[in-house]
Amino acid sequence: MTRKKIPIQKIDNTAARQVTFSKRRRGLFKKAQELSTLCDAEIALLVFSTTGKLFEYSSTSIGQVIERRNLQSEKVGRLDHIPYPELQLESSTYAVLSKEIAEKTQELRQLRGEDLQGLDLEELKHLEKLLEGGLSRVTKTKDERFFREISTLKRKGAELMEANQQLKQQMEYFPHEVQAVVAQQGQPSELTTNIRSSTDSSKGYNSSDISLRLG
Amino acid sequence: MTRKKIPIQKIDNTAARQVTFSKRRRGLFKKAQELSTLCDAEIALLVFSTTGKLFEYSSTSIGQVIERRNLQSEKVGRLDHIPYPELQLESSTYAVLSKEIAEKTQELRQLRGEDLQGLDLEELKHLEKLLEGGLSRVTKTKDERFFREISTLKRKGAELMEANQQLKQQMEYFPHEVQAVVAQQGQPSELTTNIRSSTDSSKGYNSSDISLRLG
DNA sequence: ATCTATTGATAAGC
DNA sequence: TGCTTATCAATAGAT
Repeated sequence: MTRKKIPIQKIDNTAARQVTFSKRRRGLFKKAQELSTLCDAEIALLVFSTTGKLFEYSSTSIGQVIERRNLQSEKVGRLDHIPYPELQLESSTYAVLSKEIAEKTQELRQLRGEDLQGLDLEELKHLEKLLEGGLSRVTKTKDERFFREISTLKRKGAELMEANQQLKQQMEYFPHEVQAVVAQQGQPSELTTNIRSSTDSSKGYNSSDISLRLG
Repeated sequence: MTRKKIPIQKIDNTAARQVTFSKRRRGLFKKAQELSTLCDAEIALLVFSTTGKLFEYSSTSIGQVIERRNLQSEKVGRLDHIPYPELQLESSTYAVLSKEIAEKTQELRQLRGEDLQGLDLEELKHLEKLLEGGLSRVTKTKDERFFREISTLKRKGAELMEANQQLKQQMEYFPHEVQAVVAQQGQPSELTTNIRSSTDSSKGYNSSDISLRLG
């Protein structure tokens, strides 16, 4: 495909073959990924070099693509044989479930604003209403949760500040010498431990959070 | 790669996407087979279209290539190792498909703003973004279609008015008596037929449409 | 690895 | 789906 056209047959020269392998392999992987992106296809590509080295690409996961293929070939294989009546049921079950998946997939795409060209004006209006409804509920839920989190933090902050206040007041009763000793200790004194315990028990909360979140 | 360079991102238009899928899929398979021949490589290529249809190519047999990969990945990391042909069928098929349906159903519910209590704040924000994106695309598509329909109707209306105008002018040349005779006839006269023919030729248009759609 | 002369692939349009 | 054509992309051979 370039300086000269080469016949599509095994390249004899080993060095040349390896160079070509590298170049074309890269090209092939690029094309595979482009196809997957452009057309939303699920792709798995496995390449073993002559030396046994494996190169692979997959739009999702190789395992997932292979699994999907197994399901498919299972279905097709069944239709070939149909040895027992219950297997017919199985393949129709497969068809029913597949159809349902395809429908839901399409519905999800349209909710994401894709594949809309098949819809008429009425259907578009309906879809828009659906999205507006969903969006408003989601936003409402999100905001409620925001507010709840904020008020929880505020409450915790207030509790902490009150605790700190009490601590300071109690500190007043000690002479400076005692305070200095307490400050030198690695472990908090019994007094401060007791005071802190009333706030530390609140789930998932710690003092470093507070300084960050209290504005 | 041709008349115009296209960006590598999902093609929105379904028809164009399918055409591209066909073309590029063929190209990809050709390249895969060329690489396999030129460099004596063992290749397996699986492609699922959006609609779920499977296309596959393999230099030897898909099963063999996948088998070989499983051996390899066992040696290496044992990441997504899927035991190939393994006929662990009906039950797992059903389970896999059912699981997929359940997931999509749940996703659809959440897009409709239902079943949100399981989501955390980040997930809610993500869902909200998704809905905003979908809604804006749907609204855009809907509005474009609205505008297109409106301009089509306006154009048709303008054509009709012009035709009417011409008809009136030509009527001026006839004495009232002739006009009265023409009006009494069930069939239009040759004259009016000729005049009407210049407007009736416009595709999908007829006079009953006009009276309804012109405000 | 880089450079290009060529061939190959393919986006649009029918 | 298939064909055509104008362009863009891939790559064989050379360095």
